[in-house]
Amino acid sequence: MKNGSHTLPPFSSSLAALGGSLTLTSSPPSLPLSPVSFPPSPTSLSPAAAESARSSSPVSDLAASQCLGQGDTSDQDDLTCLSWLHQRGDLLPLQPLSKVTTLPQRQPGQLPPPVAASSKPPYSFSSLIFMAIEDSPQKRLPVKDIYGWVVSNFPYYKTATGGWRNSVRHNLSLSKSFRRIQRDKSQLQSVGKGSLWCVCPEYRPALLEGLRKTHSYHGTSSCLINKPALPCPLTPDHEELVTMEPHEYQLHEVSEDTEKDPLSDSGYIELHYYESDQCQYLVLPSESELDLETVEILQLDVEAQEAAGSLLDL
DNA sequence: TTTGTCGTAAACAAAC
DNA sequence: GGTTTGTTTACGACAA
Repeated sequence: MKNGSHTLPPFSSSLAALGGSLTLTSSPPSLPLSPVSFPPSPTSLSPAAAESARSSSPVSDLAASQCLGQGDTSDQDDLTCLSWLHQRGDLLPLQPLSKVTTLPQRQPGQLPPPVAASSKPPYSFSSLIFMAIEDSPQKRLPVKDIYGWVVSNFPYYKTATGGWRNSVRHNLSLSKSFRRIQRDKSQLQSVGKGSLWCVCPEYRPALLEGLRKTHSYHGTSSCLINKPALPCPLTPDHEELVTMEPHEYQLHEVSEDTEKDPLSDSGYIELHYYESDQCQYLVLPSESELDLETVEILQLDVEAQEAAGSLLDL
């Protein structure tokens, strides 16, 4: 990593899920994906996960309607929104995971090694803004909250001079990837100055790609975001995918299997994420025979699929 | 060398 | 009036 190690921000789930997908990016093509179909047995779920699974709401139209700036119902059918992924990930908040490429095995009770968190993150400001917005429940943030997210997740910016804030605003204004929304004065979130900012859906793939490249460049030969304490089913070089046994990995469910996946209709492939310790697993339907590269394309190109699906529905 | 991207600084106006 | 927000311009570093 160019700038040393960083503590990965405690992405909420959608980004963590993105991270999970990012771990696949350097995979060689045409790798057989071991079908991993299970739900983990209830006994293998952590109490938190079990509670989360019980209390989580299904993928809501509301979430879909909230992602694109306009909260009206006209956006409800816009499935390019990743809120559903965000929501399902909320079933189990993920812990900040070390992004170091080597994660020493710790003895029980041993404190984790200090992480050099004060070095400058490798992410561009566009990526930072993107992550901040995507990590927000409403998928929209005022500038002030973007600052707050950056500062709280990247300690480097706590002590950095104020110029970076200018850069954030500069990026928001200049980049086509972000859209300014007038605050709805009736909303509680609208208290404050300025507008809200959201991610333009048509530029989300590019932003994802930017993030992916950052991870590919700065975190090679590792599971990047979710480096496991246990051997990761995805080997560091992604040369194979080990069939996972629930009793072997004490899986914590991240996504609720009973949820209706908005992408499961119209032949879409349903993706599930499971977390085992510090590693997330992408779980495909047992009948799927996809190489990892295809999975990546599927994930990065969800919007294209959605567009195609919408056309087919006409 | 050219081009595009990114980060940074600065100036300015408008809104709060 | 001070602060924050948003826009714009300019410049340098860097990589392709």
